[in-house]
Amino acid sequence: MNITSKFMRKGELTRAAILETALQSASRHGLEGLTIGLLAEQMNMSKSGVFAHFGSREDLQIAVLKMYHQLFEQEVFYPSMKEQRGLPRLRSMFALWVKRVTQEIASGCIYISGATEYDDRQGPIREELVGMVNAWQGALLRATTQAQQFKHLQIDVDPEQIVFEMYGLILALHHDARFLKKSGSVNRAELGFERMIQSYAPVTSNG
Amino acid sequence: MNITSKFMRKGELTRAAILETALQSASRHGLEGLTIGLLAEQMNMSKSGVFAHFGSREDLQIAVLKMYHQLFEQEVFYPSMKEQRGLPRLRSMFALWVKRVTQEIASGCIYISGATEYDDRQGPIREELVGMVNAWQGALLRATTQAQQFKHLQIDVDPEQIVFEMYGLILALHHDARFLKKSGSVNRAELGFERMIQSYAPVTSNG
DNA sequence: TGTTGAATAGTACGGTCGTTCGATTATTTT
DNA sequence: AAAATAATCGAACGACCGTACTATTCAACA
Repeated sequence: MNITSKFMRKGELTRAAILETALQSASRHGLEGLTIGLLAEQMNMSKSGVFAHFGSREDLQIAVLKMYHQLFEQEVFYPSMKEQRGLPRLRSMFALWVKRVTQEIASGCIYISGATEYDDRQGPIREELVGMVNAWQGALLRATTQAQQFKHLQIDVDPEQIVFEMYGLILALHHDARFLKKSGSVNRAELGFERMIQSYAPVTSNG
Repeated sequence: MNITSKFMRKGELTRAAILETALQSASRHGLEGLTIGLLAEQMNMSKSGVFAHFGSREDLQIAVLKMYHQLFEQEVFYPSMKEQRGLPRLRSMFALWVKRVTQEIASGCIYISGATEYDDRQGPIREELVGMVNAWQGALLRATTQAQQFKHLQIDVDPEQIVFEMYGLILALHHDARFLKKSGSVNRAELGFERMIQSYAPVTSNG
């Protein structure tokens, strides 16, 4: 992802640099753990210097969130859309998702940490976050429905059930790997997905 | 759970009352969102008055955590232990767990929010939390292994895989119900469990 | 190159945090 | 009831927070 370019004005350039650092910080400590003072320290800038690039801390947090979303789309969503509709696409979505979360074991997934940070709070950040997660679950739902239409999966299963279980596997992966520092979680997520797909596969007459 | 008794000295009595309020607060805002000032306000006490009952904020947080653990054991673990070993016990563990998390949709589960709060932080709170979650997963693992020994589940399946998927269902329930405010999540968790049990059920010859 | 506007620094403010300490009030014990 | 002890308060401290202002330095453009 190209964020910067030499044709940018200086301000936009440092703004982009700040955002990148902010993204790392928010991944590690959560969006609520994102602090302008700490950010300024990491950027070798004054607090007010950092602050000036964003109207408020909330705007900074939302900017980080949008950047994270863009990255997620580029790494997981768009590549999967190149796969053919149905189960292949759904498989790709899950595989790339697992791949991304695996990379995030050391840093943390903002969607997941944000879900517990903003489950009770209200405001623009929560709305943004909920919108993004809903968009992703919606994409998973469409892919699942298509897989059913192509008879890759049983037609009489609630597609939301399948999305629910997929999400659960990812959450368990994040939990066991990042919090409990357990090894083998990636394999378990992939295995769980395969078993789920298999148990929702349409029954064939020729065994 | 009887926390107080009229034979306690006054100090222990208010300490217990503070802890109960602290538990509610920590459930809603996370252990890191637990604040002595807010707690004092809710208790109609001075900050220092509240503080005096605990050596430090960290000790307060750990006390809350231990109280939460005790409650969890009493509502989920112990009742399940009265069920017969094997699948019945495992079923009960999951069912009561779901029941408890369902009650916590409005308030929040400290194990789950704590997992994202302390996945990177180190210190006594993290250790306490990890220990408790590991203890619960260990109990699930034992129950699963017994279910395999009794031939209620396939013997050649990694029992940790089953625990992993159970945990995923609970995490998805918490996520979708509490964060996304989705209805029907409880049913999906239960349905997912049943499907999982069925897909891990031993193959019978008189199918 | 000089001028203009953007970018950054510096300082200060009010707020909340956990914590300390001495004074004061309540409770328990003698 | 008096003495001893426990419980609570009130004020203050230093640290950090987001934010608002003004001053200064730098980059962009004529």
